[in-house]
Amino acid sequence: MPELPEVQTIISDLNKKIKGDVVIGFWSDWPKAIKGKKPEKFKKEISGRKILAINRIGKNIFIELSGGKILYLHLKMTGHLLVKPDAKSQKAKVNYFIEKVNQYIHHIWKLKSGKTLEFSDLRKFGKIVLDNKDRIKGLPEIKKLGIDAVAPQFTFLKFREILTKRKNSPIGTILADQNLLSGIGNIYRSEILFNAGILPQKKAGKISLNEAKKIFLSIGKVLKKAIKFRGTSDSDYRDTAGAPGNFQKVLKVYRREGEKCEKCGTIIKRAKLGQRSIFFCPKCQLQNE
DNA sequence: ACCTAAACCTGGGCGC
DNA sequence: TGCGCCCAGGTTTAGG
Repeated sequence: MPELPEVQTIISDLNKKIKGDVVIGFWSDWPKAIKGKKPEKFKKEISGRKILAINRIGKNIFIELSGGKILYLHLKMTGHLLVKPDAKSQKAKVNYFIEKVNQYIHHIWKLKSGKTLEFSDLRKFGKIVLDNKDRIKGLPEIKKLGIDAVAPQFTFLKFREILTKRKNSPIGTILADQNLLSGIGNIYRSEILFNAGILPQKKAGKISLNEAKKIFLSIGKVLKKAIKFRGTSDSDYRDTAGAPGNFQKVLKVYRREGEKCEKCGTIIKRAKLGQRSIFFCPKCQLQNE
């Protein structure tokens, strides 16, 4: 489900809502999602720990706990994190959660405040790992992650290095490769390349300095705007209160195949890049040099 | 080292 | 209504 803007929205909310709270219980009906330990052991190990901070790299969520532990979560395609108010409080009577997301809750953390953190996951691809901080940071999938796409350390120089390293790959593939650059997925790679005016199929080796500059600026522009809009709810993404984002209202190409390009009126096309769809305007994104 | 296809799951939508 | 097929925000793994 979520790409960088959605995950950023989620972790900002979590820092406001559950930072400082204490985990006092855990329930799951899909233990397969919990890596490396049985749910009973997981429950025992997490209980009593205070939530110190919530961070992310790309689409990976890290909930820092007391005692040097990290709860590492990945939402994959359909994961949602919801924070629900104390069941006994007045607020709980408000039915925020009439939606589908509520039917697929497979893991629940009970907190001392009475709130619950709930992991909804229709397709059950989500991942949950609890371990010592250094062991989480040492996981192969974490170690090999590329730099976060909105990190200040992601400079134009770094972007050019990535392009040089993958001369023969289409730019659309590079943008969504988590091991080169982390956070961008299928929605934003299409939107970024439309913003930059570059065809997704263009090979990195054929991209000029000026074009690279345009793509680099579009990465920051599109992702930051999407964060401001609290993500894209094209399908079923919801924030921790169950509310949709707003970026779907301003999508230019993603899932707009057959519709007219807002800029030039040309019909938007869909193609395959790897196993995934990519959307583009064949006129606005035609080589400009 | 690199690329591709399948696998992990469930559900929506479409054509027949 | 129902069946079969394609599609879906992501990653991992197996095979060539």
